[in-house]
Amino acid sequence: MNTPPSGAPRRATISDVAREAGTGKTSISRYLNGELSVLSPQLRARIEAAIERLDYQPNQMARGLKRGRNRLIGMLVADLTNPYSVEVLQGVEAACHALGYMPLICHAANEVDMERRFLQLLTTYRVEGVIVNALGVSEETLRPVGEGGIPAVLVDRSVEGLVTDMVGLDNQGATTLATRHLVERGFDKLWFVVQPFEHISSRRQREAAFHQALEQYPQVSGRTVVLELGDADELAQTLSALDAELDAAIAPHEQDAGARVALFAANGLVALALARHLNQRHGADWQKRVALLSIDDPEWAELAGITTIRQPTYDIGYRAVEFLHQRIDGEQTSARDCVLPGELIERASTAR
Amino acid sequence: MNTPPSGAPRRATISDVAREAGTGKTSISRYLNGELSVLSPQLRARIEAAIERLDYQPNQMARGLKRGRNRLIGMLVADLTNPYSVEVLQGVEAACHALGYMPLICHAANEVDMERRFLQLLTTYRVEGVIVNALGVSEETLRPVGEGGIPAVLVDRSVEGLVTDMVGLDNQGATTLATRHLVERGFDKLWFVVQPFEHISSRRQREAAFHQALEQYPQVSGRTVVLELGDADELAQTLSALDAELDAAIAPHEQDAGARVALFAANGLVALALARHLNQRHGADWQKRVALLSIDDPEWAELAGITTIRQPTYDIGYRAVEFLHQRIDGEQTSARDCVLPGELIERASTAR
DNA sequence: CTGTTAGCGCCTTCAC
DNA sequence: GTGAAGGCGCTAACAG
Repeated sequence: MNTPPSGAPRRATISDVAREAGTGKTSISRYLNGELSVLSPQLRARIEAAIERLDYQPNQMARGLKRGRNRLIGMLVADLTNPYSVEVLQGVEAACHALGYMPLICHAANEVDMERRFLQLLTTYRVEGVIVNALGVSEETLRPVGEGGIPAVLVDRSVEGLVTDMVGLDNQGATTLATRHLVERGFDKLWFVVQPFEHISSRRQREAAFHQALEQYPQVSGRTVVLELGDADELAQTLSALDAELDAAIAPHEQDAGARVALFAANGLVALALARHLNQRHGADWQKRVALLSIDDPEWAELAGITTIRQPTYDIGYRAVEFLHQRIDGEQTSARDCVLPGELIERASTAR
Repeated sequence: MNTPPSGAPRRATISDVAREAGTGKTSISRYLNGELSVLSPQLRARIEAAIERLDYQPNQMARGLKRGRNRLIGMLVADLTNPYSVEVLQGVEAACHALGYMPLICHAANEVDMERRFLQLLTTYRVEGVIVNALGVSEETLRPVGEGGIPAVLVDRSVEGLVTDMVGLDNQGATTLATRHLVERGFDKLWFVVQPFEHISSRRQREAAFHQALEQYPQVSGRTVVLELGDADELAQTLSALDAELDAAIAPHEQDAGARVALFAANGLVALALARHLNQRHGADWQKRVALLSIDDPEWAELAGITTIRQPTYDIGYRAVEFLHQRIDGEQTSARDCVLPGELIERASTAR
């Protein structure tokens, strides 16, 4: 039993307006679609008055049904609590505004079945395209999208088996930039700290670029440390092991002599976890004891005084929509990658 | 000229499925709506097969048009960069999920005309209700909403002239709690720092409660400081004036004697601005020199070691949707206020 | 149990 | 210039 919502009053329809203006629906439709030149000034005035009187607002759903397009695009975000996502979103919104789209924002909250359900939902609402910041577990959940499905463009990470546009950070360049910075600042033991999501392409690319960059500096050693942020126990365990190593690496030399260790966080979430821990262990001025650099430049980074690589988040979002727009219009068929450069923001934590 | 998007292929319709299954549209519709008991097993099997073969997905727009309701609700957020909003959003999403709604998230980005445009847009998409975290400039821009318009419930702040449900923090209780905490910790000079938005009800309530709470403690002095976050110059100026006063207040006595000043930030954004400045001026261990307490408990608060009042953000969002749901069903007509308690999280910055 | 029919609100030929 | 008629994809009475 499906009764219309009783909360809101019934809205005026195009027929109501036509009757009120003493004309046919066609003229109203023409008025709405800006075909003003075809209407006599008098009729036009009557229509305007009727619309005003009835507080008429055309029903987008009905228009969409008829036209076959509704100007809706979906924006599927893996994790809104990540400042990166919110920043990208701002670019997306700006571009949508400029191109006349309405973005439907869907938040998967890091849950794979949420991601699938939202994709399904967006499909049934017949959005014209989707921008996907995927969890990236597998292309299977992304089946409704891409070739043969809804036009899509990926943000930050690609998904295996899904060939379509992708826009994100130049991971290779950014990681190289950061690594070189650390080496130049005299650190000779670099620990690249990542989350255990090997299926996320950006995560993999950054790690690979890190090790590749190090090949240039034989005197510098580097290793990867995996941090499981989801599991508190495991996290604590890894962190204390890391503490021990850090102490051992630093101890024999004191201050400016010997091995100088730097932590390189693969993203802002990792950096926050590290910062929290270090802050707790060494006190508020931990940055002076332990060097930390991070990809992503969240608000607290300045507060904590850590060096970062800032991503061109706004541009990433904006470009993603532009790409999608072209796909929707069928102007684009082959898959493109768009990688944008990051910017190094140097702060106290790596100034030695 | 409105051509359908050329990017995506045409999707199967209910008629296609009917033809494929060798039956009428009605049976398909019945199947879709779960009236399974009315279908013979054979027909049902044929329908299932046809749907599978055609990868059919019912068009929600068309269903909505016919039924008069589309299960869409709008969520208008004033500022997504405020962690508070994202947290509330998570509650909203959970409740929507539970009640079968799809939230359309709209981000006004602190711009009044964005707010108006989104409200207009939500109206034309015939959402069944809206949850509004308003900029709150005036009820005028919120006209399409509330009495006579779309069912609405307000979050965090009420809007003058708009009588409808409102759910948010118990500002009175939270502010009193915080004030008492500061007094008990021995601070006798409290500065309540706010943004200059006097039209935002929560901002006003907090300030009023602060001064009211202080009446209980004649030995403690309190004043309001207004911080203009938007204007860098003005901000810098206010902050340096504040520095001077802070120095003067603390100077004559040293450490634990005499006047002890505490900063009370009315929200997380103010706290961040203060923290940034203090950090810059006094170094990473500024918390030991200047006491700071904030309403809102953003992620960096722990890092900075500041005492906070954590809002029940998730519950606020969840309750808001429940209220809205009742309104949509017409079960509720009078306006209700729902205020939820905050929780004091004590950290280093006020431990003396 | 199943199919036919008439719209939901709007746009779009096609006539007048 | 203007309007009537048909249909977008779906649901909801009605019949059978």
